[in-house]
Amino acid sequence: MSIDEKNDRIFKALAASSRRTMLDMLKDHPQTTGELCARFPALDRCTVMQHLKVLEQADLVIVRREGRERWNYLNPLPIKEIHDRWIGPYAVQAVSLLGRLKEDLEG
Amino acid sequence: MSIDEKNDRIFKALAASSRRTMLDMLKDHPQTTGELCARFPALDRCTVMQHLKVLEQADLVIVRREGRERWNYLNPLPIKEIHDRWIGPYAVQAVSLLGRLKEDLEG
DNA sequence: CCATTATGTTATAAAAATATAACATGTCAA
DNA sequence: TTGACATGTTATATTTTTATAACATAATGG
Repeated sequence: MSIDEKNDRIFKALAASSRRTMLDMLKDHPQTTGELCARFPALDRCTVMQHLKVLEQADLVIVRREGRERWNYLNPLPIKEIHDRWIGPYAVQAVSLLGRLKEDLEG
Repeated sequence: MSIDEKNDRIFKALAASSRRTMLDMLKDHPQTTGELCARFPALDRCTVMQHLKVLEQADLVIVRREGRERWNYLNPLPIKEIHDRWIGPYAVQAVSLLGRLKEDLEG
């Protein structure tokens, strides 16, 4: 899979707020699929699993099977990747834009 | 509009690679809608305009009308916002994860 | 072993995003 | 003024994403 495809999967995975919330939930400690489902009472279990699949395919969630349970682990590396190669530079540009604005106001 | 809604619009706007490419194109200098269309031969003009609308509603593109032309400006601030309040912390976590891995390998 | 629990699979419905077509408006320049 | 050009609008088709239902497997504990 190309870098662009990977990038795209990551951005697409982050596009849904439920999925971002799932990542937030996994940030402190891994959780089983059942636990995650319990924390999304509004969503059907199948829907939660579909979201997990999208996250897994973007490599944002890594799965370890243990008995009849499935532990979902957060993998923050792909986020760091898009951060480094795409988002970071924009943030820098935004800062320098603010800097220029400030200069303009002062000067 | 709430902060969460804004956040969501930004992430959704960034979810399509055509739109990210458009932002990349606007990074150096603003461009008219026509210029942008010319640089996306694969896309219909209406499609390009729809994408621009999504970017505009996420406040990622700011529009200035001049005669019969429409100039599209990049606004990197919303990207900096999601960077600061969401993506950055994950990137930090990824770094510390790599750090721990390194320690484990060394220790 | 067997009922329960946790998860997986396949199909399908509903909603949203993407792409295009057809027509409309406003501006410029000759 | 008038025709060409740049953009805008509305409707609709296509594709993708999101949500559910129904059924299936597989491990655990009594």
